[in-house]
Formats: sequence, C-alpha cells, structure tokens
Amino acid sequence: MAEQRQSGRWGGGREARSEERREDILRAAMAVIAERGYRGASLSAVAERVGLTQQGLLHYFPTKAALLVAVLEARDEWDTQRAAKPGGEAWPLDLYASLVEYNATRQGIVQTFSALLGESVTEGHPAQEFFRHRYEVVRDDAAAALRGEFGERLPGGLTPEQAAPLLIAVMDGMQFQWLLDPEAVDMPAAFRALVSLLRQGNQGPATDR
Amino acid sequence: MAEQRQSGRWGGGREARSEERREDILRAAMAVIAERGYRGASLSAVAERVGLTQQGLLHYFPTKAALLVAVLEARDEWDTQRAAKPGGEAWPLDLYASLVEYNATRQGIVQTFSALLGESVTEGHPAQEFFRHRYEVVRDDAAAALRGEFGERLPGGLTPEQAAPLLIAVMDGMQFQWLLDPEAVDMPAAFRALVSLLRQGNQGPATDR
DNA sequence: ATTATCTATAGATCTATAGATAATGC
DNA sequence: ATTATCTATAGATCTATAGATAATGC
Repeated sequence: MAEQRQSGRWGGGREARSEERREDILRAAMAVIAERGYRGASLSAVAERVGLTQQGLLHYFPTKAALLVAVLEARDEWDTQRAAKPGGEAWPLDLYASLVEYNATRQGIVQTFSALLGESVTEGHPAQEFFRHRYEVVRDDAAAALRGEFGERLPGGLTPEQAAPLLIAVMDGMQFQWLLDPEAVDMPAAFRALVSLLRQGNQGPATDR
Repeated sequence: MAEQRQSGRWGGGREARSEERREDILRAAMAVIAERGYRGASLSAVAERVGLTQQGLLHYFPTKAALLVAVLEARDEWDTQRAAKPGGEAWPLDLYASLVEYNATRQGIVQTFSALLGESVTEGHPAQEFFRHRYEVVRDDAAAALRGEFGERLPGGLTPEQAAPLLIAVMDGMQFQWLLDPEAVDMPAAFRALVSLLRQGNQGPATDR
C-alpha cells in the first residue's frame, strides 16, 4: 500500500491541508451568503461548492451557526489587519476613501456583509452581537481619524464624535445604493464628496487647538 | 336562518370586511418580517398572528411573494402620501429631519424595511426592483430639496446631485446603527448633525442663482 | 354564485445525528 | 488512533394545491 508521503512536500501535512479546506469552505460560505443571505444559505449549497456533501462539511463546522461565526471572525481579522496601522495610530481620513475605492472592486464581499448586516437587525440573529460590537469599534476609530485631521472641532462645528457615525453611515448606506444600482451610483465619488464636505473651508491637517 | 344583516351597520359589507382583513394581514406580515426577514418569515407565522390557518391566508394573497409585493406597495403609498406635498413641490430639508425623528418612534417599521433592504441585495430577491426604483426616486427628491434650499451649489461646493445620495445614505446607514444599539446611537441628532454640516456657512434659504 | 375558511396532503427542503469506511501519520 | 468523508435517516419545516364546508348577499 503506497507508503509514499505525497503530502510531505508542503509543510504542515494533515493540519495544513485541513486548514486549507476550512478556508475554502469559508470562501464558499461567503459566496453563498452573498447570493442568498445567511438564512437562505443552505449547508448543501456551500458544501457543493467545495465538492463535499453537506454532512462532510459539518465535519469542519459542526453547525450552521458555527460556520457563520467563522465567517465573521475571518472578517474581523481582515478588518483588524487593515485598520491597525503598524504604530497603532488611527487612520487618516484619506485612507477611508481608499478603502471605499477598494470595496468598489469587491462587489461579492460587500454584498456578503451588507446582506448579513440587514439580517442582523432581525430578532436573535447570530450576527447581531458581532455587528453591534463592530460598530462601536468602528465609530471610535472614525472619531479618532477625524480628531487626527481636525482636532476637537470640524470646520462645520461638529465634534469628531458627532461626525463619526455619519462617516460610517455614509459608507454603509452607499453600499446598498451601489449594490442595487452600480451603474447609477459612483460609490467612491460619493464618499469623496463627503470628505470634501467634512473638510470644507479647511484643507490642511489640524493644528493643536 | 337569521336574516339580520349585522354587518349592514358599517358601509361596505363584504368587501369592506375583506379589505380590513387584508390590512390586518399586511400589518402582521410587516411584524413577522421585522422579526425574521422575508426569507425567514413563514406564512404560518403571519397567519397565526391574525387567527387564520396558513391556507386561509393564501386566500387573500395567493403566494408568499404576492404578500411581500403588497407590503411594499403599502409602503409606497405611505411614502407617496408623506413625500408629495399638496402643491407637488419638493420637501424642504427640515422635513427630512422630522421624518427621521418620526422614524425613531417606529422601530418596528424601520426594522421591517431595513431587513428587507438588506435581503434585497441578494440574488433574485423579490424586493430588489422595488428598492432600486425607490432609491432612484428618493435621490431625485432629495436633490430637489437641496436645490430648493441651496440652489446649484451647496456651501461646500457640492451640487445637489452629489449631495443627495449622501443624505439618503446617512438616513439608511444610521437606521442600522440605531437598530443595533438604540442606547448608543441618537439617530435624530445624527441626522441634524448632517443637516448642519450641509448648511455650514450659510443658514438662509438659497437666493436665485 | 361568491367568498371565507378549513382539513388533508404532496413534494421540497433543511439541519443535524448515527454510524460505516477509507486514508493518514505516529 | 485520528481525520476525512460518505450513506442513511430522523424530525422539522415550508409553500402551494385540491377540495370540502359554511356563510353571505344578490
């Protein structure tokens, strides 16, 4: 019985292959959620996409909710990776604009998380706590970014804490408009318009005041 | 056989009662959709809420999709009623602020339509065309409102058409933040902050130019 | 006759559990 | 031994159709 270790070639052997499988499944899950939402996503549909039976998939994620949690955790890591600059300082405002531009090239991912966000407001949805916490963090980050650029008051007189939820709301709200009608909506341009609105009357970085 | 017309007392008789039933069903459907989204809403759950069997409900709306369409049409009427001022002119910007204030007292309805909006970005969702069209209309209305207040340029230099999608995005985006964490988010205040941002440097109504 | 409801039920799914079988790696 | 998969299947649902029965209003 062929004792050749054809898997020895690449590092981890069993665990590494398993890890790869897991990631394939997560990618497939995101795609299916983008198409049908979480409630509409069947385990079979995800399994089929990676060439497994539904029961085979449950070997990797024991329940449907566990699969969703893993999807959300993956996003968390991805977010953290992007959002935490080496030094740990806040993002400058312009980086938000480039994030929006980046998102405009990844319709699938935006769709996955917009669908989940929508579902998450329904009762007892397993992603609810994730989004609640995420918004808390993301509003804080945005406030820090605005404070970095403008100090304690924006040109229009708002505090960073007042403007931060608006910044996030525009990002999310524009995603829905864009997903529903990509031809009619220029998402990056709309976000740049918001930035110019926030900066109006003062282009430079904030002084200390 | 009691020939008494106990229903003769109020106008329409059979049709009127039927119409009432329909409206009860629509209200129940909105409540169930708020709780579980459209895909998660079962006809039985809606029927139970109005004291009918699932099959009894199908007498009024022949399919689940037909029920959703009726819910959306009801919203359309409601919107139209509110949005169209007697003369047919555009809303002033302040009326948007009061709409947001009103929405903040109607968590259930906001939740119904936020859940539907989220689902609508998934493939082949029966509410997709409704929302696509609605945003088109609503952006146009907002642009008209901004033009009415500011003329061809807002204080920050944006055109009404550039600012309109932002206004709508803030309304929708804030709804999600608010639904997920009503304690942490003051939705009407956030919207007023946007209004002040749009008006910064010019308080009065636009002159002609 | 028409309208409002109900019971019965077909036909699809869906998630999750049980338990078998094969392959892998110590 | 552990890991990866599979087949079989229980137990819930869900939507929609068929067809019966009762009540209503001309």
